[in-house]
Amino acid sequence: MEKEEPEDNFSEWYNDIIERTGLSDKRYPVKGLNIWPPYGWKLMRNIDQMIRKYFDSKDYQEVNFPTLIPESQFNKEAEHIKGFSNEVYWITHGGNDPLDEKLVLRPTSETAMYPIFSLWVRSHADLPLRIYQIVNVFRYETKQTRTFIRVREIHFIEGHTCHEDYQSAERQVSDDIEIWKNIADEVALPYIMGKRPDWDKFPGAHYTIGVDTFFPSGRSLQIATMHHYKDNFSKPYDIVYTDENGERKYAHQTTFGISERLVGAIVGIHGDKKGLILPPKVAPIQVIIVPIPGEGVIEYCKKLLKNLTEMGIRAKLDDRDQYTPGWKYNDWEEKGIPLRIEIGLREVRDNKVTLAYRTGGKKNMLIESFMSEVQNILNEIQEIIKKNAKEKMDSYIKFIDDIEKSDDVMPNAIYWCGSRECATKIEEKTGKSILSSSEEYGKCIICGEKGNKTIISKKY
RNA sequence: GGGGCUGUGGGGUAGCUUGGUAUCCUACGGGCUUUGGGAGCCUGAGACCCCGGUCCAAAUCCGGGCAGCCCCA
Repeated sequence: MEKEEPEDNFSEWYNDIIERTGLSDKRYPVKGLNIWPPYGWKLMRNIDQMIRKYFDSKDYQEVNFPTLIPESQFNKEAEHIKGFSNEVYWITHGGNDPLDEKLVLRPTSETAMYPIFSLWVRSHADLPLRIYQIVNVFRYETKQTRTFIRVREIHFIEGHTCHEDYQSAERQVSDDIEIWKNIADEVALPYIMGKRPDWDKFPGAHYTIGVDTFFPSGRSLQIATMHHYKDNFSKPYDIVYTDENGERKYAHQTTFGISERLVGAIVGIHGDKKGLILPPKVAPIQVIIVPIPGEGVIEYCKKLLKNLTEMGIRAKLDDRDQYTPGWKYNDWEEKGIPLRIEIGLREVRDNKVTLAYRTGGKKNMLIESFMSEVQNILNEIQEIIKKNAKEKMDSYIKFIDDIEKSDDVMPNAIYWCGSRECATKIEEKTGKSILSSSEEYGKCIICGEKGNKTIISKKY
């Protein structure tokens, strides 16, 4: 049965493939709350683990703060409250009794952490403070929920830091960008990155850097953000330290957020008409071995599996006897396994393996050469996936020099002077939003003044 | 936030207009035969989203809720 390409009807393809492959089960009877079944959760946990590695390498330390925040503590930074008040869940009762003070289910953890940061940070010797946590947060989002992309319980990775001054916080943002580049590399996702316009920054932030990627539907998805808070939060939350000269100063802060949207992006951007394509670096199973029954085949496969496993490769032998090899090929292709090994009598006889790349193509080689090459082969597949995704993204973004030419749903590159007035005109005419700008200059598409190269798109 | 469409075994569906016995495909359990690109036969189990209303009788009609999908902001 031939299925459609992701491009044909993206929404339908996306919903279908997520359910079929067991990445998410959305039959849970509460809107926007989905179940992580084993396969999806394994993928998410591999990503978490990879992210931990990069946070740790930049001297972040992992912590875990409570899920509930007292109302008074939540209500200290005016912009922040204004930004989130419409989308927080409130806990009002304990058993049958109304609570003296209502509790918020964290929509993000600034207001849970910062009163404690105020205790932790005493002197310049306590700085910089860099912590992160991987937790679920809750946001009472718009009614149009979508698996991994707009959900009400979000698997969230949040880094929070405190620094002595503006510049050191800014250096942290650069560090976070470096961390991000590594993460993006491991999930093979292309992206654009840059400062959000002032009116689109995170509630309470001094500035926000947004990272966006693009789906085959042409819509963009924000998959990471870094914020410089300046002292906007340290003032209301009293995060103060004593500097070398004995002076009391407010800390400058940053945050860095990533979420399960990464999984949504992997699904939507790498997938094809056969199903998922998972980057080897995070795939729950990197190599699947499919036996074609015959004398000595299973023994051969088991030995191969053992050798691969000992090398640290996530391999699996599909020895289910109720399915034919052909059925298994399709099954594992749909699930996105990067590399398949087919073993039958011919391979056993000749001491060979037959390889099928999820990115296309089959190969036959001696088992010894395969064992020494397998890591390179997985890296090669990772690179192919990355390259394909980048080429696709670049092909979506069309440069235009006349706003009237923004006549479809796909993103555009334009020049924009940076003014609110011109942005409003652009957004009204196209229905697309300003994402971020880069250091490339031309005439603003609206007013003709000097402008930066800017990407606009419809957003998820 | 506004609007539209839709809820039938695990998944996909027929039936709904015109109220009365719930169809088929797929997946699942057991058995036999098979296995180099989604095998075949036999057999078994499994469903009308929830609450209320109309009616002798509701999957079907009406109201509300919940959920999913789509369009617009």
